[in-house]
Parts: sequence; structure tokens; C-alpha cells
Amino acid sequence: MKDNNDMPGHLARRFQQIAVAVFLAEVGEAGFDLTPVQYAALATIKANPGLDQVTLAGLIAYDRTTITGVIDRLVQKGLIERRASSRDRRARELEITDEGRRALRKITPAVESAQRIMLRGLSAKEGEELMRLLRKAIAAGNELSRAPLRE
Amino acid sequence: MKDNNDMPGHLARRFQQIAVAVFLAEVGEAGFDLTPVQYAALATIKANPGLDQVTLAGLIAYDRTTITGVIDRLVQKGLIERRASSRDRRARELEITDEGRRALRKITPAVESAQRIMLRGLSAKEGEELMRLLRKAIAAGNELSRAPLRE
DNA sequence: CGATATTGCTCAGTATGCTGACTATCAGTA
DNA sequence: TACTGATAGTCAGCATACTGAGCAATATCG
Repeated sequence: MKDNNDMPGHLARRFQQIAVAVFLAEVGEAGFDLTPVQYAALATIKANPGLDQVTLAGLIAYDRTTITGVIDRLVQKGLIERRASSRDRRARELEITDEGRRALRKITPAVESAQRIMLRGLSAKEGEELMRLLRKAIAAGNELSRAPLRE
Repeated sequence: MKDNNDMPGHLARRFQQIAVAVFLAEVGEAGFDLTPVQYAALATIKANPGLDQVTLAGLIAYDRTTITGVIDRLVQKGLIERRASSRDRRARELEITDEGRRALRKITPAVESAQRIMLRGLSAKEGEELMRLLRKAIAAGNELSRAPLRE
């Protein structure tokens, strides 16, 4: 019988598991308590001031029901602000705070270090190739999850 | 600024997200309600009759606290049995039931189909290369997560 | 203009996955 | 044998992720 541990789905889960652990360890050592998801949201809000939650979700491929809690926690930590949109009273506009900007700046080195660590078993060329193949597979499967990437 | 969507950690999360969605869709279409985690546990229990929870966790790289709930649900569904070990009264021996065996047999085609679908954007050679690189990166990072693989 | 559809967001419920703590048991050793 | 440490399992708590439902507001179209 084929080894279950050697199927693409299992490798995907395992790589993600290690990636999250490395991220949390690096960021934690830098003195911050931020998850990968929270970091991605924070960075995207900074790069797109005033965006609404659905747009944010699309930009980083989160489910819209997941984003609610993530934003709650970022607001709780004082890193972003959520306020009602004037143009569309259903929507909330998201804005990074000064404290959020400071945190993002200080965390960035730890995040970059984490990316290196999770690829440490590969040569630079292999790392590039892995990323290329992941991008390609992801692009082909984008519509298969409930939370596809939206440009 | 570097695109956050293009970092290894984000690609890992995204690929895993798609892999799970594809798995659930395929298995669901086959008429079963089983998660990737539950499937891996079930298949491993079948291949290693009478194993205990910690060993199972090590074989598929789950956290031991996660396994408790997974096993609860497999028992609930009647696919496995959990009973006290006679040699070690702390441990529980896990055994697949006849119904579990039947389910596993019927689900297998859907699982294999799912693996193909999640690689559908890649050529056969690229798929192999992706898996090789993932295996290599995972092997190097095995000890970095709380739930490493144990042979 | 008014009925209908769509959209932005939230919530309840379920399932991973983790940290940290706890109990019961076992193993090794003084 | 009593002490000490390690191990198997569980639990509470928190943070993703998803399904499906629902509410309020907006868009669309006859």
C-alpha cells in the first residue's frame, strides 16, 4: 500500500504545520505575539489604507467569516482601527494605527528570518523552484477553496 | 515592498487550504463525511492494529492533544474502537472496525482523485518535483513543530 | 418606484492545532 | 521499597478555517 505520509495533501499539511511553528517562534523571540494570519492582515491593511473586510479577505485568501475574528483581535491589540464606511453603511473601513505601523516595522526581520528557516533544508535554487511550483499549483486550484485570492 | 502573498509561509497556507477543500469535496461526493485528518488516522490504525495514541500521533505528525478529539469522532462514527491496554493501563489500544474497513476501501478512490486534483496545474514531472522538495524541506524542519513525525 | 437579487458583515456550530496544566501510571534508581 | 522522573492521556483555553444561516444595506431591473 502507498504510504499515506507521502501524498501531496499530507505534505501540504506538514509543511504548513512547520511554517506556522517557525513563524510563531521567530516572532515570539522578537517579543511579539502575532500569528501569521494577523501579520498578513496587518501588512495588507497598511498597504491598502481604508479597505473593507471583504476586499482584505480576497487579497490574502481568507474566508470572510474568519476575518471577523482576526480583525477583532488586531483591534483589541490596538494595531488597527475599524470604522463604518461613509459610502456604504454595510462596510467597515480598516486603517492601521501608529502602533500597528511600529509593530510591523519591528516584526519584519523576524518574519523574513522565519521564511528562511522553513526552507533551510533546500538550496537557494531549490527554494525558488519550490515556490514556483507552489504558486503554479495554487493558481490552478485557486477557485477550489471557499476563500480564493482576488486581485 | 515585497509581496506578502509571495512568501513561503503564505504559499504553504494557501496550498494546504486548497488541498483540504479538494479532499472534502471529493470525499463528500463519494458520500462520506471524513476529514483529511480523520482519514489519515483511520488508515494508520488499519495498518498498525492495536497501536496507542501517542504512537499514532507520531506516525502522522499530529499533536497528542489534537488526536484525542479526532479519535473521539472516529469512535463516534463507529469506524474504530478504543480500549484500555492490558500491558499499560495508561495507554489505549486502537483498532479499526469492520465498518471502518469498509469506509476506508470505498473512500480510497476519492482520496486518490483528490491528490491528482490538487496538483492539476502541474505536469507529472513538476508534481514529482514539488513533492520531492516538500519532503526535503519537511525533513529538515521536522523537529521545529510540536508534533514531529516519529517513525 | 418597487420587488428582487446581491453584497458586507456577523453569528452559531464544528473541526483542526496549539500551549500549558493536570492525573494516573510506569520505569529507573538510591 | 520509596523517591524521582518520564510517559499516556485528557482538559481548558485560544486561534484559525469552514458551513450555513441571518440581518441590514445597496444594486438592479421590470
